[in-house]
Amino acid sequence: MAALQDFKAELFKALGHPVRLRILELLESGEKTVSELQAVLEIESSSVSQQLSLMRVRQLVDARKHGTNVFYTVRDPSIFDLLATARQIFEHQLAQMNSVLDDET
Amino acid sequence: MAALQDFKAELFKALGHPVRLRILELLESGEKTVSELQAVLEIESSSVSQQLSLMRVRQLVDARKHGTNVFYTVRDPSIFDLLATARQIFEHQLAQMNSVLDDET
DNA sequence: TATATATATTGTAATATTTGTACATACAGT
DNA sequence: ACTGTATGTACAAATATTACAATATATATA
Repeated sequence: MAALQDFKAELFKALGHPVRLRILELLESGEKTVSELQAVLEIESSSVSQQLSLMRVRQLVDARKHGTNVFYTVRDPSIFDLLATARQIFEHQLAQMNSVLDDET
Repeated sequence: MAALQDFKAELFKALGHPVRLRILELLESGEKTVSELQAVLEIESSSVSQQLSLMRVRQLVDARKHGTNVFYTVRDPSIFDLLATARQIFEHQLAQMNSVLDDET
């Protein structure tokens, strides 16, 4: 089904940005406000808002407003599985590069 | 570590395209030549080559040349875990949309 | 050698994404 | 109502990606 393909492509595209990845990882330990995120990321707060906005549209995160703050959470924890698997793939590549180097004695 | 972040971002970016996703899924059942892929995908063979080239650079696939054919394989099967998890997230969203609709009796 | 087939590369126009800046809105405290 | 803080949106310039067409390379075979 093409809808699934396109969904996946949009999902991975949404993950394909270092700042958005950082945000998602920060949200792994629980909900955060924009300011909290901004403090760690050290980029313009409007940029943080922009990335969050994109992730809201793609349904990666939920926003909860309380007073003047907005708390963000990751909507589907399976997202963290993706991040964990990506890390594994990174480690596989490192391991493989090392073994290639070892062979070149 | 920023290297890991950037790796992940590049990985997800590489996955963020419907044609590349289709190719990876076709490769799940074993190695394929460019022509075989092209026949299924029904796009210009040069476009298939381009996408494969990108995935070669990002180390997602390996190429094996035999005669005039080039056989492609997925380098790290964990890639398929990513695809499977993405499908799960899709299904979660569908399920959630349906339950929202059901509530609106 | 000439030709056909498979694959790769390059140029390029159309399109999409990213980033910064400026502005807008919402709410809390005074 | 006024001010400050938190967040969001709009726009434009810079950059990146895509998709197609044209060209190039490599290999097999006549």
